[in-house]
Amino acid sequence: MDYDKLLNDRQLEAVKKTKGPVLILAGAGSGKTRVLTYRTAYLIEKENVAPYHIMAITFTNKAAAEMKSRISTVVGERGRDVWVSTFHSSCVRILRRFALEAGYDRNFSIYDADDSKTVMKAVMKKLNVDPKKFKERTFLSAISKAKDELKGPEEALKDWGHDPVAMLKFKAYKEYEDRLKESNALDFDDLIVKTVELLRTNKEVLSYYQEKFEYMMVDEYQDTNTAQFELVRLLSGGTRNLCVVGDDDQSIYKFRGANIKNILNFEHYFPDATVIRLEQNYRSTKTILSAANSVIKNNEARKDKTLWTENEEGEKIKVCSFESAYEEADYIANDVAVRKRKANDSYSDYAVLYRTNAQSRILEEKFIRENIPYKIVGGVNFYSRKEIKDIIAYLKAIVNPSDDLSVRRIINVPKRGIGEASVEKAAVFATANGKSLYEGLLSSDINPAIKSAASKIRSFTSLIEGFKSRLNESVPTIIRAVLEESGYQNELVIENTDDSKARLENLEEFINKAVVYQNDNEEPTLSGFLEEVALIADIDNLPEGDDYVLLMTLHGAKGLEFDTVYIAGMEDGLFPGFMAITASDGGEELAEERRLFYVGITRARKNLTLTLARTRMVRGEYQTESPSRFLKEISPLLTEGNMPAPSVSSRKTEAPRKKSYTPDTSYNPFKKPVAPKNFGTTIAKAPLSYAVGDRVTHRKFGEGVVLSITDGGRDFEVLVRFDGGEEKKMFASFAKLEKA
DNA sequence: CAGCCATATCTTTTT
DNA sequence: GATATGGCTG
Repeated sequence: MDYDKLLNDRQLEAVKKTKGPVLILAGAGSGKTRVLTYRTAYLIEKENVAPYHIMAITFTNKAAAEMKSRISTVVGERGRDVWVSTFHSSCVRILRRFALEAGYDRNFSIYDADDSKTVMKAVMKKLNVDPKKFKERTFLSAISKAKDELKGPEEALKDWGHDPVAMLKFKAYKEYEDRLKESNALDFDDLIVKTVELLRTNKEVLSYYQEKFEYMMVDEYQDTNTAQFELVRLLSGGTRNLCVVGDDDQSIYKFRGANIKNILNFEHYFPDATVIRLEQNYRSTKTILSAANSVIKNNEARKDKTLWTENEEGEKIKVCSFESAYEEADYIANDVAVRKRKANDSYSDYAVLYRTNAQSRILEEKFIRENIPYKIVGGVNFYSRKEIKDIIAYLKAIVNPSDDLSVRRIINVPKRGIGEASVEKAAVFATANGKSLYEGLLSSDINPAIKSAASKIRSFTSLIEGFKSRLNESVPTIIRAVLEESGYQNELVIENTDDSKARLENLEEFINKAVVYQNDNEEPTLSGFLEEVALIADIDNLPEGDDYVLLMTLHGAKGLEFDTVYIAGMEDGLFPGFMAITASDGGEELAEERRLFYVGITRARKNLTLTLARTRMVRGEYQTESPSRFLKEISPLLTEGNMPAPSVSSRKTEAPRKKSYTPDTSYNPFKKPVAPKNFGTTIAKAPLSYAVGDRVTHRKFGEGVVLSITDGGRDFEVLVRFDGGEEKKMFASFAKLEKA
C-alpha cells in the first residue's frame, strides 16, 4: 500500500503519528474517515500491530460498519479483528463480559428514553410529586446531565443547591437509580457511567483492557461528553496511544451533554499531544465552502481554522422564499425531479435537511405525489412503535425477569383480566419479601391478598416460564412463539382493521430483522438481539442497494454528504430555533444552531438550496416568521433566488450580533450579484410588521400582545389579548395593528 | 376492569 | 395536528 500517494501531507502526518496522544482537527470534508481508515491499515501493515490491539469508536453503527469494511478492503481478512463500534455498544460489550464485577446480572436490560420516562413517572408517584408542577423531563434531564458528568445523586446535589426543588431532584435521582438496579436494568447514560465505574474500581478489568487496547481512535470527538472522555482516558491509559478526530465547528450535541471543552482543552489534558489540522476540503465547491466559512466565523470561542479547496467555483447557492411550507415542499420535490432528469444521476445524490422532525410530513406528501422514492430518517423510530415495544417487553421479561417495567407492560397485553389492583398486590408482596415483581407473581398462590386473580396470574407466569425454557432456540423462533402463544398476534388478526394490519406487518418486519441477526452473528442470543435493537440508530437501518432521496434532520446528516442538498425551513424561530433565540446564555445556544447550519451547508458537494416559508403550521396553527438570521451571514455574492430583503425582524428578542458582517468575497471577487428570480408562485399578502408574542397597538382597543396569527387564505387572522384582558380575533388588513 | 370520549400539551435536536 | 392522559360509564 503506497500511503504517500493516497494522502496529502497533513493526512499522511496524521496516519504516521501513531504513538502518544494526537488531536486531529479535521474540517468538514477534509477526509477524516479516510485518515482513520488508513491509519488503522498503517498500524497493521507497517507497524505490525495485531488488529485486536486496535480500537476505533465511531458515532453510529453504520459508520462503524463502513469503517470496518473499508479497513478490510485495505488489509483484507485481518481487518475483521479490529474493534470498531460505538461508545454505547463498546460499553455493553464490556459490561456483559464483566457484569458481575459491575454489580449486574449478565442479562441486564437496556432502557430506552421511553422506559426511563415510565420509571420516572412511577418514581414521582412514590415521592408524591405533583405531575402538574413537574414534568418527568425535568428530573430525567437533570439526572442525565449529572450522569454525563459522572456525578451520582450526592455530587449532583452539590450543583443543584439545597432548595426544595434540588432536594426533590436528589430524591428522584436516588429512587430512579434504585429502581433500575432492582430491575437489573441500565439506561443509555448508565452504559457509559457504569463502565467507567467498573474501570475505576476494578484494577484487573482496567488493566485487561489497557493491555488489550494499545491503539485507540475516537471519531466525532467534538460530540463526546465528560463521561465518554473519562472512558477513553481510562481505556487508553496503558499506552496513551490515543488519537481523536473532531471538528469543534461541528459540535452539535451540547444538549446531550457533549462537552466542547473536550476538544478545546485536549492539549491541556495531554500536554504532549500532537495537533494536526486538516484544512483542505475535498468535498464541496468553492461557493459552498465560502458560504460555510462566512457563517461559522460569526461564532466566537473556536479553534481558528479556515477550510479551503481546489474544487471548482460551482453553482450559486439558491435561496428561495415561499408563502407557505406547502409550496416550499412542492418546490423541493419538483426541483429534485427536474434536476435528476437533467443530471441523470441517482436519487441517493439528493438529501433534504430540516431542523425538526415535524417538518418531514409535508415533504413526504410531496415526494409521494411526485413519485420520488425517499426515506425518512428519524422521527418515530421503528422500535418505539407500540406493537414492537410490546413484543420487546415480552422478550426482555423472558431474558431478565427482574425487569419489572417490561413485566408490567405485558402482563395484561393482550387482555388477561389481570388489572392494576392485582399487579399492585403482587408488587407489595414482592417488595415486602425483597423480590422482583415477577417473583411476586410467581408466589401469588401464597399471597393472601390475591384471590380470584391467582389463576389468571398463574397462566401468565406459566406462559413466561414456557418461553424461558426455550431460550436455546433461534431468536426468530422464540419471537414467533411469543407472538402466537401469547395471543398477541391473534388479537390483531381478529381486529382486522387497517391499523391492525399495519401492526402485523411491522411485527413481520421485526421477525425479519431477527432472522438477519440470527444469520449474521456467530453466537446469536436473544439477549444479543435485544441489545442490538436497543442501540440501533435510525440511520443504521437504511436498506442498501435501493435508490432513494434521504429526508432527515440536520443532526441526522452528520457525517454524510450528497451532491445536492436542500435545507428547508430557514426561518427565525425554527432555525435557529425559538429556544436558542430566547435563551439567555450569552449566545451559546445560538452558536450551536449556527454550527448546525454549518454542518448542513458542508454536507453539499455541488448544489445547495436554502428554502423558507413565510407561514408554517406549527402545533396546529399557522405561524408567521421572518427569514432566518443565518441567511444574512452568507454573502449575497454567493447566492441567487428570491431571498427577501433583510426585513426588520419582528422579534424583539433578537440578540445583538457580536461581529459585524463582512461579505466573504475571497473566492469570487469579480462576480456581480445576480438579479433574483422569482420562485414564489402566489400573490403575496401584505406582510405583517409583527409576529406572535409582539406587542401591538390598535386604534380603538389600545395595546396588547399577539397570541396567534392564523392564515385565513386571503388575509391573516390575528388573535390579540389586549391589556384589559380582553381577547379579540381580527383580520390583519382590517385591524391596522401596529407594532408597539 | 375495559373501553370510550374529552382535554391538554406539545417541540428542538438523539446514542 | 397528534398523542398522552384523565374521567366517566357500562
